[in-house]
Amino acid sequence: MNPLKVFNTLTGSKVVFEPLIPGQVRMYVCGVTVYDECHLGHARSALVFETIRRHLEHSGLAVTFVKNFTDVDDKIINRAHELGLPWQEVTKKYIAAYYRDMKRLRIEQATIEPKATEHMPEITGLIQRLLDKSVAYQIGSDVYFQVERYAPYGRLSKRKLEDMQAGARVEVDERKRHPMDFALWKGAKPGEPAWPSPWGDGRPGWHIECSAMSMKHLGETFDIHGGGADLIFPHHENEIAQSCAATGKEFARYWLHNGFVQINQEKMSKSLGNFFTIREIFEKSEWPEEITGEILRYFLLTNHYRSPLDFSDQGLREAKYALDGFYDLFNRLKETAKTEGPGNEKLTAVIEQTHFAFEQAMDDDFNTPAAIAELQGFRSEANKLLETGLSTQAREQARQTFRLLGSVMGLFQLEKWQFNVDLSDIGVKGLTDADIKSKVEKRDEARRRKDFKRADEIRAELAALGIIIEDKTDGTTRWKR
RNA sequence: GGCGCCGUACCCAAGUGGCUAAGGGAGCAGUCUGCAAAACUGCGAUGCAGCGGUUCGAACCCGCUCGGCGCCUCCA
Repeated sequence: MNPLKVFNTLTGSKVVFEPLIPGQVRMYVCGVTVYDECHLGHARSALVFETIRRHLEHSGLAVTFVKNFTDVDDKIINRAHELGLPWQEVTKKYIAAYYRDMKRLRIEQATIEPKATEHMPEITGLIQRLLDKSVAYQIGSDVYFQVERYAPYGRLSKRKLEDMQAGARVEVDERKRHPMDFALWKGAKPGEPAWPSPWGDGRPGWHIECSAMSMKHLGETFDIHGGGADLIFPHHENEIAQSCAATGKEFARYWLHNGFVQINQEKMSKSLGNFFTIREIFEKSEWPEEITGEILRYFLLTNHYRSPLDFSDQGLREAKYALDGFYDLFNRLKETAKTEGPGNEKLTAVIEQTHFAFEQAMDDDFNTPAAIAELQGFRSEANKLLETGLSTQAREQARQTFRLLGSVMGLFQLEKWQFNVDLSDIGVKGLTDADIKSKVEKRDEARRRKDFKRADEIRAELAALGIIIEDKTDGTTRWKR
């Protein structure tokens, strides 16, 4: 078996992955702050880490996957003001939106999906530990982490405290002992969400919740911590500082970060206004939900997770075409063979080879583009073998291989595919399968009579309804829509 | 100012020291077909932004230049 290698942001290099407890992986991923609709960048992050989890499981490891919701935060408070809603309604609304989007993308839930607001005792307990160790200090009802008390501060983002001071664009709170000190606890102003604490009513700072929740659900030292590349600093840097300072132990051992989704080479972000929400992509899609979900997954996974990915209509279209090719093959694999297949033996060898190369690609820092290339190679081989002849059983075996390897990326699980645009929503009446079958039979009959004019008329008629016809060599016809 | 990333054919995209630089899409030509479609076959970068250097050998390492981007502030 190949060793699994991952790119660890902490070391800045690809390293062999060895879980602390053999056979078990504990991973934590920073989820979303629930104050707005999720955009494609959130989808990418969720999909990437789901795929990582699936691959680990596919490799025989037992994975405990924790993904949090940040459900208390300044942005949520602001949003609640804007909408004139209680903040709890805002988080409720966007958690529901999140699950709706994840369902459309067929992204499975994590093992545990904790919320910050449900972990106040753990959060205040952790802050107290930091105060007890004198690495944090209190100013009024606020508590700050003192970065200078954690010597390795900056080891994840590879920067020095001195360098950051020089370029700090933030307005510095004069009461802080060091400009980079960050809030662990924020005293509440009237009307703000607040929980009791030894330092007064307030709410947690952004970073502490992830430390508290990951430690609670995974232990003080665990294997993988992930998130978007923009979380490296300050979020993850601060998580490391506060966690390691509190426990005196290593926190997460492997840090994995996904690259951004871009539009025209620029980061997709709220502030630039160049973002697409998952919701609007689905709503604007000309394909049914299942198909769109598959297209998006395929599109997102044809880039390596650490690289930036440029979103475009053309990219989606290409993903659709590529999937058309796969599902077209799957349809043909479903047809029964009349004869025994001379290609059966070869198929077994090709499957074995594909399996090996696929896993090798995934073991190399989750190289999904290379893994997909292997599947495309298999597709091409399967097409060739189909030409030489494959038994019904061998066809099913090939389909199962696509299903199995595809499952690592959540692809190829659909039983029905749509090749052509659905015209029913622009008023074109759809045909039932039986209608189509009868028309196809009429056409075949016309072809037998060599009445090609009539045959072509029927074909054109069906084409106008989005139905594609393919004549087989045995004189029968298959169709798809 | 500090730190870091990227630049591979018309497009997307692997490869990061050693056989002919994966794979897909598009294009062109052909096989098959009544015609199509699908599938298959062939063609397609003597070169990996540019220039130097290290090396027996570099897309891959080093330096410089050009172009693009990110983080340092909330951000997946």
